[in-house]
Amino acid sequence: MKNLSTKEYLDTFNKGAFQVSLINWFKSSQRTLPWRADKDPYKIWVSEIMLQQTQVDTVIPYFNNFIEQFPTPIALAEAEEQDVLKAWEGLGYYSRARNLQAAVREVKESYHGKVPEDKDQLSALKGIGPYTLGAIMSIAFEQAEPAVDGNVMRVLARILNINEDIAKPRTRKLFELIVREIIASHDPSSFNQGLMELGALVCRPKNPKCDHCPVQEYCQANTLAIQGMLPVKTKAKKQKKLSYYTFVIENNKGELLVEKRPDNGLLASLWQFPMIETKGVDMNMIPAFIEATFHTNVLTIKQLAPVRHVFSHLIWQMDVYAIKVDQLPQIAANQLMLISNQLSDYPFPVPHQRIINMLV
DNA sequence: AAGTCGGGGCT
DNA sequence: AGCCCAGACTT
Repeated sequence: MKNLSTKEYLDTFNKGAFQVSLINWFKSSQRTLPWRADKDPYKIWVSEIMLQQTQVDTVIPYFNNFIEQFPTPIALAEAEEQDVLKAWEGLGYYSRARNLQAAVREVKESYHGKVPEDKDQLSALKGIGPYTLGAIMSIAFEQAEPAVDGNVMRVLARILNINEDIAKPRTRKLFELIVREIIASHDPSSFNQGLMELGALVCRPKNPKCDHCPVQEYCQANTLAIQGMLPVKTKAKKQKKLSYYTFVIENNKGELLVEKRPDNGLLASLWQFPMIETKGVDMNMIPAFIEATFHTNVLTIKQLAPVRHVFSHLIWQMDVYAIKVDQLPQIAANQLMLISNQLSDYPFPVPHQRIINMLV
């Protein structure tokens, strides 16, 4: 049972009946979500970007605030990048925000601020990949395009007993071919959203609620009682651990030293307290290091609670020190001295937000 | 194809 | 502790 063709997977599949059951279930059981209030393609777009690798309950407050601040593509195009990142603060994958703003600037310049309905024009916009393209085309524009995300692959892997590795890029293409065969051309929006909603509410990764599934009778995994075996997915590698000394440096005016991260790479363009890798640096060298770097005198040094933060592919272990100095004559171009109540004007990643919370 | 890019929720 | 999540981009 490996590497079947699209047609073979669908050999005994009752497409029409499946569509009716799925769409009827979606229309009666869908959650009320803010991006479902209307069919504004911009709002659909923003929601789909935010929902990448991010749970619905996490996105809701960010989406509401974002649309209030940036209600149209033009408004977002004309905003300051730091304000956009501040609205994205804590949501993660910050290049999504950067790419989204670059894309609406393209929409403003090339399409008079109107989200294009053309598939190729939409696909060319930054941050719109295969999934998001299909989601916008089907949900906002009623076009029969596949929108294959993790939910769809899990649901269809179980229904059609597909045991190919969903971590492989080419497996997503197989699912796109299958969806092209079975999508309901009269209501592609409800069909695609129905697959995803089913994955989120019923056909969950663990403990799927098969007894309440509207398409149970079409599901091979249910018939064979192998729901727990599907989908097949190879394991991710373990995260690399990185240890840092992190410095909350306060001068004699009560100002704190913060710095802006580079505009590419991890947590690009966000702000942080200065950090250095602990590797090979003894904690006893910290005062001398601070004094040599900033040409200042260390008055007091106090260790705060350590902060541990897990990313997808690495782990930060931060030893945090609050350091009082008399003054800071030398700071770099990417650094600022701020009083504590100014910190909320700048976007900080979560591990540094935790430090800010320890200061009050 | 593999690596990079966040953060939270669930078990 | 590990896995999951309405993935896209870079190399």
